[in-house]
Amino acid sequence: MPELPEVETIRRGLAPRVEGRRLAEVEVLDPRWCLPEEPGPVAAALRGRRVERLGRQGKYLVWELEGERALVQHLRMTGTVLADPPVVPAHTRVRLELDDGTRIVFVDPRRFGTGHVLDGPARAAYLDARLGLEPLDPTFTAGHLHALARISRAPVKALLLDQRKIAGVGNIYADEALFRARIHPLREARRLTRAQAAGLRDAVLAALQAGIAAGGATIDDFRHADGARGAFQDEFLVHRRAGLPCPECGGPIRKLVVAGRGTYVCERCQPRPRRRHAPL
DNA sequence: CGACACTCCTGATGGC
DNA sequence: TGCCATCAGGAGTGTC
Repeated sequence: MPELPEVETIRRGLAPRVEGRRLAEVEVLDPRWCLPEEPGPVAAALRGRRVERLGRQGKYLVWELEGERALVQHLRMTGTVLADPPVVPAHTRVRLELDDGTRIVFVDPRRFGTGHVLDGPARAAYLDARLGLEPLDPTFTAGHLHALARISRAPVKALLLDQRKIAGVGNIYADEALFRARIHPLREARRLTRAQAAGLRDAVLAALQAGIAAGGATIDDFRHADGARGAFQDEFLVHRRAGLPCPECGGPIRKLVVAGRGTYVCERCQPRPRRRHAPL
């Protein structure tokens, strides 16, 4: 499932191939992709435009086109973007052809991925309404994270997964960051100390940077733009490692459900929060 | 406003 | 071996 490091990996692989090129042909094969807009008008709005920059915000891939127009794309669970695949893959939802003949496809078996054409300030308005702190920006400080945590009664994992608070962290990197910070995912966010918030900030950044350095995590569908697999799944410390020994203490990694997500934890390294005393 | 349940979707998985 | 029920989960929506 593409999270920030996976989307960033796609962006880095794709940017040199698309920036400065024109979208010579655009075909939207799955109407669900661009709902509530129709495939025809969406393709027409993209066709002929030059790609000025391929950007990323949170988990969104942002195609900045000439004329203040942007394609804001989200890959959700199973989306991938491939450049010049040897064959048109199954589950291809959109096809692009660039003015140098490069063929780009958006592939998405589960069809959760989306793409929206937004002009001018509508792009920033769309993203600002959905995305909070960008973890790779200098604005992602311990102080800002602590301020967010203090006003939330939710489990800290739910805070990390809330894109309107922190943009780009998904289920994999939330588990990895909480383990690195030695914080239990069920801990109430507002009960984090300042030092824990600082440690968590560093751990989120470290987990994301490790993911980017490894080219993202390929569990099933994710691929680089050239079709290569990521390697970060081989470096998971706890995620999807239930029953295996904790890399730190050797204790058993357990699987829980937190915020409705499969959640992996070493409860020796990440002590379960004490139940607060019931009121008398 | 926050927290939670429900929904979308389809390949993978497990039970019998 | 085949069939079916269940599961996975990011984000939008609806409800309290």
